[in-house]
Amino acid sequence: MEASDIYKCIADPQRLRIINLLEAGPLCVCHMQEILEVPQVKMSKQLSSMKQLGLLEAHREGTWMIYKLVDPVEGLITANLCYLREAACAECNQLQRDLTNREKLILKVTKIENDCPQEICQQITCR
Amino acid sequence: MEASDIYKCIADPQRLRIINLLEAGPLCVCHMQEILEVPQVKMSKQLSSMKQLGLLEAHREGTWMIYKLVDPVEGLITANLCYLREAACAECNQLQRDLTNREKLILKVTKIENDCPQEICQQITCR
DNA sequence: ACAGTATATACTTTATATAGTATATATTTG
DNA sequence: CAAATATATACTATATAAAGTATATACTGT
Repeated sequence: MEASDIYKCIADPQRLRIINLLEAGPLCVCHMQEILEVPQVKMSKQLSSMKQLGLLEAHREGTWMIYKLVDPVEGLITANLCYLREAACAECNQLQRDLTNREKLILKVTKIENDCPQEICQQITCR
Repeated sequence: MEASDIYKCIADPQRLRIINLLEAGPLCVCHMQEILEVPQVKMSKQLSSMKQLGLLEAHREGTWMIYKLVDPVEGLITANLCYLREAACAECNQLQRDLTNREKLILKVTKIENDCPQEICQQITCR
């Protein structure tokens, strides 16, 4: 994977937000959809392009598809997330808010609905 | 300037190479053209887009236009260059080679031809 | 004023990426 | 096996970016 591929990927704010979320732990499509407030098609297509690029991997659990960053995470990704989470710009603030919303959502689906993949429910405190 | 603008910019290998060169010191268009081996139009258009974005600034010296990174350089740019210069990928190696070629070129135009803007000639050892 | 050099711009063509709508697939549950 | 849910894909439309060719501008030296 060349650096330019990674930059092309994170040059899209929505894709950057996805990576930011997944860096905190795996999530299924519908949850990312809810946090980022995007239509299902768009989410699915973005995830699939990032998977094809080799940044993400996915596995099925029932009807859910659970996505996560590949391990080990690309160093360039880590370095940039690390920088952006500290920085002050509209996009950077959004990344922080997304992480908060992620925790809220996991808490909600775990406690109230109880219909969430184990793998995801169990990482409430994760970060 | 948003992060995504910067990523869009450096997602193009050629533009990344330009930034890498300029981080070592100002250069005029023809010299970058020679180092990167690209047609004049392309170089000029890329520089102009980066200037418009607010990453570069330029001033005229005779018939030359001298470009440099704005001061202070965007932190995100610095962080990424720093990372890439250490990293191992085709693009990263190219960045190293470009810096070497930059020094060679400056040495050449300074010593032999003697038709190079002062500002540039005098930075042979710069880095 | 003219020729030469360095750089920029306008315009056209071509490629690439994004968005939207509809439909398909996979899995679970009754 | 039908209905419901979650996700993916095909196809089309639209926007954005890149590349190429020709021409323009700005400056220098004669």
